[in-house]
Amino acid sequence: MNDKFFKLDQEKRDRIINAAMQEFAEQGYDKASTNQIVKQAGIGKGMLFYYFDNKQTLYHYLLDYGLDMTLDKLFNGIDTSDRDFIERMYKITEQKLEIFKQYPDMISFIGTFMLSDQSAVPDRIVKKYEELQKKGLEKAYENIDYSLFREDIDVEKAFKLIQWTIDGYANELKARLHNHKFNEIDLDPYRQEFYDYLAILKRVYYQ
Amino acid sequence: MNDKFFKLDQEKRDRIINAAMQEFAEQGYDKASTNQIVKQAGIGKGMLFYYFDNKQTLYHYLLDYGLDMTLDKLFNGIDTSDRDFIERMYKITEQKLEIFKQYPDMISFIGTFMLSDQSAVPDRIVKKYEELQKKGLEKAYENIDYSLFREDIDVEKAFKLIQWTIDGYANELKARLHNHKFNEIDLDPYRQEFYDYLAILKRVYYQ
DNA sequence: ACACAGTCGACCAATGTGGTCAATACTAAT
DNA sequence: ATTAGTATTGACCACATTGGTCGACTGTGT
Repeated sequence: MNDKFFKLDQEKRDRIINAAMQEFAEQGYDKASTNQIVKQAGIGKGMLFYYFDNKQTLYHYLLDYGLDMTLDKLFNGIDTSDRDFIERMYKITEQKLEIFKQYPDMISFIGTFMLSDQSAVPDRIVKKYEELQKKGLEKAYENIDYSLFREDIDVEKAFKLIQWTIDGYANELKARLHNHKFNEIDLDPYRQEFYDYLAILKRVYYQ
Repeated sequence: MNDKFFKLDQEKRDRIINAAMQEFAEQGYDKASTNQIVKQAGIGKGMLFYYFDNKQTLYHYLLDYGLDMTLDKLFNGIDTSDRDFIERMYKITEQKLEIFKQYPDMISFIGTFMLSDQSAVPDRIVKKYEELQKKGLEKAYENIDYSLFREDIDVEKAFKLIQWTIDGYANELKARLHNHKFNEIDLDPYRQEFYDYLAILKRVYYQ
């Protein structure tokens, strides 16, 4: 890991980060190709190994960076004073979108890491990941007003149902916009559509 | 494609089919490795190319077989006389489970094909796939009793919400059982859990 | 003119690829 | 026991790709 990497202008740095995260997210660590990364990032092969000692160093850097960013932007940006669960989920989704704008593959990169074998990464990173999980649970469920929900359903189960629903919408949207360049899209109509769905969720799960 | 393949005992044939479907589903056509397939299937390299002319023939055979099977087992097994949408979804899920028992990766194999570039496969297969889509829509939405739903929500949107929810449950279950051998699992508790969730969905979306 | 950081991509040994085929193991009939 | 024929294997092939190196080149500031 070479300090010179931090001295790059952000545009180039992000291009490298995004290319690498996309490759690792899609292929997993072993099958990810550094050739593909440099091609996608538009840099020479030499530069990648000038900035990073080797493939593993790059991977660990991306994990560190991604976990930090998720912790900061995703969860520290959530205030737990609003006790409405669905609003809480809405805000988390909005924060994910913010991250997505700058690093389109970070969420899925971290996501695939969560499912992967973590025995091969340094303790430091595993620790950071566990901290993230803990914080995530806190931010998602802490100080939620149970009395908003209908009394004839199990609220814990409703949490799950609502989260699955929102994830489902996110997945569909991702598939629908798969071919488009992200910055060419006006997101407001989708934000509206999303909020319409949330309104239904409130109507059916709340009393 | 060699007729000898059909003369194999079903256990061995299914082992090959499953190994290949898993590899193609996980890696995509290009990156899928025939070495990995024969290793997973427990056969010698030569046999694969004795049964199938080449990698592409194998892939096309799996598509044909998978699409046929999905069409038959998944959709032809659904009767549209029960007009309850959630029950309909339950039955489709049960059918998926049946397929999963024999071919654990068929659903995701077909699923990744749906998202992939289909320009490189024969017309015959694309046709079959389009027929499957058409049939799927029919079987899922035909003759549904709209009056079961609450009057204060858009029923079409409710369809989507319910489907996302069920997919979310299926995904979670898949992740939860990822390490287990499928035939060692008693599925009844999960079936019960699933039905509990569906009961909530009925309570909140129906009137 | 010089120094020097930044950048590239041809190149390397090693590994993996789809596919072949001579050599076996197995089966059944004589 | 011999034969014929089929089922099966894995070493092997030419070729592509891998992670990583390094000498050559560019651009900038002095």
